[in-house]
Amino acid sequence: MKQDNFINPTLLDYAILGLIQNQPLSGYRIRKTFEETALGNYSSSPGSIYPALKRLQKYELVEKIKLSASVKSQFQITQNGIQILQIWLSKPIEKMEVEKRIHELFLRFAFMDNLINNKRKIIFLKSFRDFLSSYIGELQEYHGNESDNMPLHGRLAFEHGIESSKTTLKWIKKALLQITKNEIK
Amino acid sequence: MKQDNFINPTLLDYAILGLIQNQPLSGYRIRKTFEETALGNYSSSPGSIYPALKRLQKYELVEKIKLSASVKSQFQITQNGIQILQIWLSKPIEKMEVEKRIHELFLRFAFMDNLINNKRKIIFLKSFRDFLSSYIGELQEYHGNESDNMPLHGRLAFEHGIESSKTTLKWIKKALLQITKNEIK
DNA sequence: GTCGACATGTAAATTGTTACATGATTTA
DNA sequence: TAAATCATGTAACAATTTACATGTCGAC
Repeated sequence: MKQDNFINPTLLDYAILGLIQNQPLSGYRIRKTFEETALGNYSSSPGSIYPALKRLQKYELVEKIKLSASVKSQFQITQNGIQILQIWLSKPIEKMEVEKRIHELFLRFAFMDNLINNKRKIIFLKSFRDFLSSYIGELQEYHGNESDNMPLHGRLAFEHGIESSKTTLKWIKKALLQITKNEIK
Repeated sequence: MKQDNFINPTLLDYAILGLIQNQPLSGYRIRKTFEETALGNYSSSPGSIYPALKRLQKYELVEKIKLSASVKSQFQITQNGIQILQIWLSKPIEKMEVEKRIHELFLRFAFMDNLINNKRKIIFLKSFRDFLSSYIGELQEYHGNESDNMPLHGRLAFEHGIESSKTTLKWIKKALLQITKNEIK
C-alpha cells in the first residue's frame, strides 16, 4: 500500500511545470518543446503529455486558461504549482543523485533562474561540486586498481564516465563563478 | 493492437544479457551489479530484475543453471541470447540515438568486446563520431543565434550540453585509435 | 543470539509507450 | 486540393516502482 495521498510529481511533471513557469503554453507547444529541444529526454508523445497535464490540473498545479474564443486554450502554472516547483528546486542534493540521476540535477538547475534566490543557487552548485568531486575520486581510485583487469571496451566506457564527470565539474565551477558574480553586482 | 509477437527486449533486458555474456551470475549478483556499478542507471530493485529474468527465460535468451546442490542457481546466456545481443550490438546508429539516447550507445559499446568483430566496432565508432560531430555543430549554431535571448540558467545548462558532447567526441576519437591499433596488431 | 547482508520473489499502483482516432488549419 | 502540420485526445499494453514477505547464513 502506498503511504501517502500527497502529490508526488514525476520528473515529467516537473519538466512541464518548469517549462511553463514563465509563460503559459498549449499542450501541443509543450509536447513539441520536449520533442525538439535538447531538454527533452523528458518524453514527449501525446500519450504521456496529456495525461500528465490532467494529473497536474487535478492537483491544481496548473490550470487551463482560455484568453479568448479565438485563441486556443493554454496551461498556466498556479501559485500552488510554483510552490511545489520551488520545493523541488530547493531540495538538498543527495550523493546518489550525482551518481545516478545527474540529468535531474541539470533539469533543476535549468529551471532555477527566477524561482530561487542566489544564495540557494550557490548552495546547490557547491554541493553538486563537492559530491561530484568526491565521486570522481572514487572512480579514479577504482580505475587505478582495476583497469588492468577490465576488458578493453569496459575500460574505455568507464574512462568516458570519468572524463565526462570532469567536464561537468569544470562546468560547475564556471557556473559558480557566473552566479557569484551576479550576486555581487 | 501491437503488430508483433516477436521478442523486443527492453534496455534492461539487454543490460542483463550483456552482463552475463561472459559468465553466469545469480539474480542477486546481477541486481547488485546494477545497484553498485556505474553501469547502473539500468534499474536494479527486485521488482524489475526478477521479472526481467523470467521474461528472458521465457524467450529462451537465458537459462537457469544449477552446477551442484550446494551452489545456488545462476543465469546463463543461451545461444539464442547471444544472437539477439549481437543483432542489437550491430544495429546501425541513428541520429536520434546520439541526440536523445546516448547512454544506450555507451551500453552497446561496453558490451561489444567479444561479440562483434573489429570492423564493426570501427563502423560503430565512426558513425557515432560523425553524428555527434554534426550534432555539436547544430548546438553551436543554435547557441550562436539564441544565447543572448536565453535566461542565464538555461544558457549555462545548454553550454554544459555542448561541452559534454565535445568531451564525448574526443573520447570517441581516442577509442577509435585504440580499436584500430588493436586491429593492425 | 541478533544484526546485517545474502537471496528470491510477489502484488498493487502508476507511468509511459504504441497505436489509433479525429478534426482544423496552413501551405505548396 | 492534397499533404503537412497543428491540436487533442483515448485504449491497450508493457514495464517499473514501491512495498511487502520470507528465509538463510555468517560475523560479532
